[in-house]
Amino acid sequence: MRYHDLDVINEIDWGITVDNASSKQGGSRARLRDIAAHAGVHISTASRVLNGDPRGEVSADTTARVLAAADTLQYKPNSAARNLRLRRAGAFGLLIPDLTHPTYATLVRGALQEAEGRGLAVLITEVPDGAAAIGLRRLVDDHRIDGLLIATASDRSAQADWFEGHGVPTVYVNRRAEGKPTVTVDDEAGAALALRTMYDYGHRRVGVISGPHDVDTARRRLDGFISAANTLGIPVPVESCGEYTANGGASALTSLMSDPNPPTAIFASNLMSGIGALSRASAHGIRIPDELSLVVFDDAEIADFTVPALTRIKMPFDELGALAVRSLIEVLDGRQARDLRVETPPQLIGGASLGPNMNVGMARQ
Amino acid sequence: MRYHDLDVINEIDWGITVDNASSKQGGSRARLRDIAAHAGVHISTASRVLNGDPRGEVSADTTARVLAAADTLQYKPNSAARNLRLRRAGAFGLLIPDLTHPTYATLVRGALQEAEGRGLAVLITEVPDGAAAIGLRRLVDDHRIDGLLIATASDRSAQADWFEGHGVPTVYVNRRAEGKPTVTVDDEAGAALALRTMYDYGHRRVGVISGPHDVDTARRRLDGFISAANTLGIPVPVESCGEYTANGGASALTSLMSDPNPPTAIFASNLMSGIGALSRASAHGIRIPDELSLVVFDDAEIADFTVPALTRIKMPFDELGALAVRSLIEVLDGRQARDLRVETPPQLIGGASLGPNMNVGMARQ
DNA sequence: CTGAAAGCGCTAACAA
DNA sequence: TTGTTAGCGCTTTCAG
Repeated sequence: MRYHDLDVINEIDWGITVDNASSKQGGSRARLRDIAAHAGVHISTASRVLNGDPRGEVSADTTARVLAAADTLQYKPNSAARNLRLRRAGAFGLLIPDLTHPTYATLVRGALQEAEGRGLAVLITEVPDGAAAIGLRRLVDDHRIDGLLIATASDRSAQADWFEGHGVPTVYVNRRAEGKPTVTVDDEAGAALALRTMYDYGHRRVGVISGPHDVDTARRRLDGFISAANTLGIPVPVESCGEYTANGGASALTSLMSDPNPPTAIFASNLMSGIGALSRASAHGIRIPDELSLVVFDDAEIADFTVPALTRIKMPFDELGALAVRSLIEVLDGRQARDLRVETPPQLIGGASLGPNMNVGMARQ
Repeated sequence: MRYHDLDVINEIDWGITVDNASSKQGGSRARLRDIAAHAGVHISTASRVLNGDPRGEVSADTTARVLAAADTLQYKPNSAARNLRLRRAGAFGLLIPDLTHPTYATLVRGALQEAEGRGLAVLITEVPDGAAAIGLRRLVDDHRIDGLLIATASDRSAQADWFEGHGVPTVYVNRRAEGKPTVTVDDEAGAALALRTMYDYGHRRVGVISGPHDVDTARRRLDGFISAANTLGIPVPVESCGEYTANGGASALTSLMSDPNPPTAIFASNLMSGIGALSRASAHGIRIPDELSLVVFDDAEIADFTVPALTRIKMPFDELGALAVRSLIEVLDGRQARDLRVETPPQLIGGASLGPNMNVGMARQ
């Protein structure tokens, strides 16, 4: 009797009036059978033309009639029936650690748009790092998803094994994973851009607030930053590792700046770290950018409204989400697409937290 | 041949080995038929016990056998089949204007959790205010959702009419709507709490940055704020209306502070407005909280890391999302639940942007 | 109290 | 080129 357990939609008029479904509001419930009847063909023929006949050609005449009927009756296939027959769900799961984080929200947005364009649904599940993905397991158990996009930061955890054990096709998003299909942005290039920009502003003694070393993106950003420093022949950046949180960034800033010979510019390899670092700099009375420059990895609307506005590296996370969907489709198609990368280059967004190195005397180190 | 159009999951072993599904990894594909066989009963009997028999009682003995079989074989119903038979989707649509906005993200989180606990899926669709909800229409057309949660800020638009015309059961979230089921938080109480807190700090001349007057929450927050001022017998707050964006908040702050006799405390009725206002105050050289106090409606992690940290009113948006799901279930059950409100009271989160009124001489106005 | 049978709406062999 | 048939996995009358 209740929706949760039983059929409830019987409020809606399911009785089909074959001919005027388009004019009836609340209608549009034409089934394949109806359009077949309307076109004067068998239901299977109708199915064939609507699906783009696989082998046998359908005559132009009947094709036209069926199409016209489908159009008139506003035919829309019932996905439950279709999916049941096709033994699939027509949906992907997307696992992210934190919905409120602008980066993940952007990634979700990209995935949603790409999937929508292909008639696929995306079932988002938020699972904090370290927590068990109960809800997602249920989606698998219920046959509600055909595959899974895993976008959690930390390295493959026990929950990933569960999905693997259950044969769920999986693509790892925003991180590499041994022997699994992955999609990433060019973290190294983003970090390198940050360093080069600092260099152009005259900074030679630079620091980096990195993330946990078991987080793949953290490693790659750090690598890119250090490599770029090596390339330009400036001293190895001092590093302080913190959680990818505002508090982590704040502590790391304190740590870096307590050096007797502190950096003149710091790269925060994560948005929240950067915000935390900025806040802490203010608490220390460090003027930005006069005494210290700050560049952060990643972008969000709020970064324009911190004081000062953050200079930042924008990465194409929306495209990453879209690519992830395409990649999973490939996997489901049996192709082995692995280690894809979004080619769109990182973008420097000018704020006011990066300024010229005032300490010119030391610039030549 | 391709996933998007055809069956692809045939990589997976669909052949059932009735007895050892539990031990086979990648298995757990037991169907109802299998557990019926295992329990030595007819498939319909198995269905009855698993669904909690509607009328006819099932003997304790068979019930036990079926349950045991289901447990052994790790039976999980196929939702596509179930939904097809039940003529429903087992999923809700959730329409929000902006995924990256922390408030909506929190709302989504609440909805997701509530739905998960009930075995329902939530299909999130992001539709910027004023845009057409193409993707969502498709979900309806494809019979992928049983109902819709609309959480866009602006008043009912053309797209809402489309869904209504198509008989999609709808609940409006975070706003009132004429004659439709709605769920809201106590915006008035939140705004009133802001005002009373300012009052307690000695402020008498207060201002409010409100939102567009065609946005329901903006109206209610403004009402709550003004009513509270009336109750306490202080002058009517000066209002500046802005978009619910950082830029809107910034302009509104400039406008309020250009008054010859400016307020000593300002209430920003939206998080982004508050962030914009804070930024602009800094640009004007207005020291917060020494020269001007600021309280913002709504909460987010970053508010702790602005400079100074924002004093703010936290509203239970996660509970709002959960309530929305429950409300839609009610509607689908035929009950007419309307204008529900989350009872959890607003919460004051102390930051550093609210301070005592230094302008004591004027406090008694 | 349980079995038999029909069918949700759709697709895909196999025939004709 | 098109029609016939079977069936995806499940629920639910209707008999017995």
